[in-house]
Amino acid sequence: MMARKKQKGLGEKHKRILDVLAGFTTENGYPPSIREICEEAEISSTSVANYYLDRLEELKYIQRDRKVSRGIRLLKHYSSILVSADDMVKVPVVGAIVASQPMTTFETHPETMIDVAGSLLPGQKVDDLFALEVSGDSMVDAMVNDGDIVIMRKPQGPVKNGDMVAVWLNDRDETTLKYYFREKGKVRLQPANPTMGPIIVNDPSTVEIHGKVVMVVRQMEAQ
Amino acid sequence: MMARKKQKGLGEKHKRILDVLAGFTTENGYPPSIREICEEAEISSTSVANYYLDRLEELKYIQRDRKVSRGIRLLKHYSSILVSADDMVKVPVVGAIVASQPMTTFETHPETMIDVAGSLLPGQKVDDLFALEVSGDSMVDAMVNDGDIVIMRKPQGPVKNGDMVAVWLNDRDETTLKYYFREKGKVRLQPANPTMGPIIVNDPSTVEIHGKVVMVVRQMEAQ
DNA sequence: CTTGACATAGAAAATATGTTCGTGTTATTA
DNA sequence: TAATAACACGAACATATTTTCTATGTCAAG
Repeated sequence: MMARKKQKGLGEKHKRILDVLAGFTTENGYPPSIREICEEAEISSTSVANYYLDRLEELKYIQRDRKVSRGIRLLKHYSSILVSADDMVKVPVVGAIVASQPMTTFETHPETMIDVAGSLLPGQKVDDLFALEVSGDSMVDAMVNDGDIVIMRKPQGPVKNGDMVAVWLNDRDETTLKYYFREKGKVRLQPANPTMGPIIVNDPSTVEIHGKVVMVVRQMEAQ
Repeated sequence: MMARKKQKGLGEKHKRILDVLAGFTTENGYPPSIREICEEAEISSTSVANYYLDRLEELKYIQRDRKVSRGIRLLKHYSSILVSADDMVKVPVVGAIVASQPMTTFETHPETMIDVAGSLLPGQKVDDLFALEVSGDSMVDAMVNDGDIVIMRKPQGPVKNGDMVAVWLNDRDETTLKYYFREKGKVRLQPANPTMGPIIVNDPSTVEIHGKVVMVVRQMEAQ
C-alpha cells in the first residue's frame, strides 16, 4: 500500500508564505514571526505555519535560525526572478550575443543571474527580462563593448520607433543592437554611435526582433 | 548649575551600534537582538544598549518597533553610502561630466542616489564610490553615451595600467574617460573604442586623475 | 476499507528577548 | 565643590516567540 504522494514543487500555501515573507520583510525591515505569517497568510495555527516553514527550508527556499525569533531568511530562489527586500531584481543571463543563432527559449540558469536595481528599470513588470553577455567587438557601433551585459525585455506589443532592439537579420545571418525605426514600409536600423550611418532594410520580414534593450551594464575589471 | 552636556552628533558607541546593526542585518537577513548588539558592540548591559537605541531613535537613525523582537530598522541616513540588507549599494550622483570644471568636493545629495548591485562591483570598499552622469556626446570615443551613468571609485593608491579613469587634461581643459597607460615617462590614454587612436601626453603632470571607472550603466528610455 | 504520509488544530511548555528599576559613576558648570 | 543630568551596570520581571505534544482530518494507493 502506497501512501499519499508528496506534493511536487510549491503548493498554494507555500507560495503564499513566501510572498508574505518577502512582503513583510520589505515593509518592516525585519522578518515576520510565525504568528504574523499566520495572520497574513490566513493560516489558523502556528504549528501549521511552522510545518510549512520546515518544508520550505528543506526545499532551500528559506533558511531558518532556530533559537532566534524571526530568524527566517529568504534565499534567492523564489520565482526565477525575485524582487527582494530592497528593490533588487535578479535577471537571468541566458546566453551571449555573437554572430550566430540567438536564444529562443527562455531558460533560467539559477547560477547565472545578474542583480540589477529595480529602480533603474523602466516599467513594473520584471518577469520578462533577460540578459545577454556581449562577446566580441561586433557591437562597437552600438556603443556596446566586448563583455558588456545587455538587459533586455521580451518584446510584448509592437516595437516603437526609437527603441533599441536586438535584431536578427535573416539574410545577413547576424544579431545586432540597433535603434529601430519603421519608415515607409522599410526598416531603418540606426547605430547608437552617432558617427555611423544607418542600415536600411527593404524587406521588414527579414528583421526578427528578439528583445528590447532596457539597460546596458559595463563592469570594469581590476579594482 | 548645569548638568553634563549631551553629546553632539554621534559618539563612538552610537556609531558602533549602527555598524553592528548594519553588519548583522546584512549577514543574517534579520536584525540583531539587544543582547546580540551587546556582544558585538562590546556593551556589558542590555539596558545600556537599550539606552543607546532609544537615543538613536530620537536622532532618527533607526526606528524601533516596541513589542516586536528584533524590531529595529536602520533608516537610510547612516553613512552617506549604505549597504542594505540585500547587497544593494547606494552611490551618490555628485554631478555631471561635461567639458568643464570637474567636481572636487564629495558632496552627498541624498536625493540623487543610484542603486547598484554590490555583487557587480569589484572590491569590498563601497564608501569611496560616486557616480557622474554623462551629458553630451563628448564621450562617444570612450563608448559612453549621452545620459550614461558612470560609477567611479576615488583613486586610492596609484592607478594601474589598463584602468579606465576619468582624467582632467590641464592644457586641453577637458575631462574624458580613457584607459590609462604609463609608458616611458609619458602617459598614453587609449579610448575604449578600438577603432580610434590613443592620445599621448608627454607631460604627465598635465594629467589629473579624478576617479577610476568601475562601471557604466546605460538606461534606455521608454518601456 | 485500511494504511500511512500529508495536513490542520490548539494549547502548554520552553526559550528568546525587551523593559524596568535601583544604584553607581562621570563629566559638566554655576 | 555641589548639583545635576548624561551615562553605566545587572538582575528581576514582563513579553514575545518558537517548540513540542497530542488529537484529529484528508487523501490516494493498495
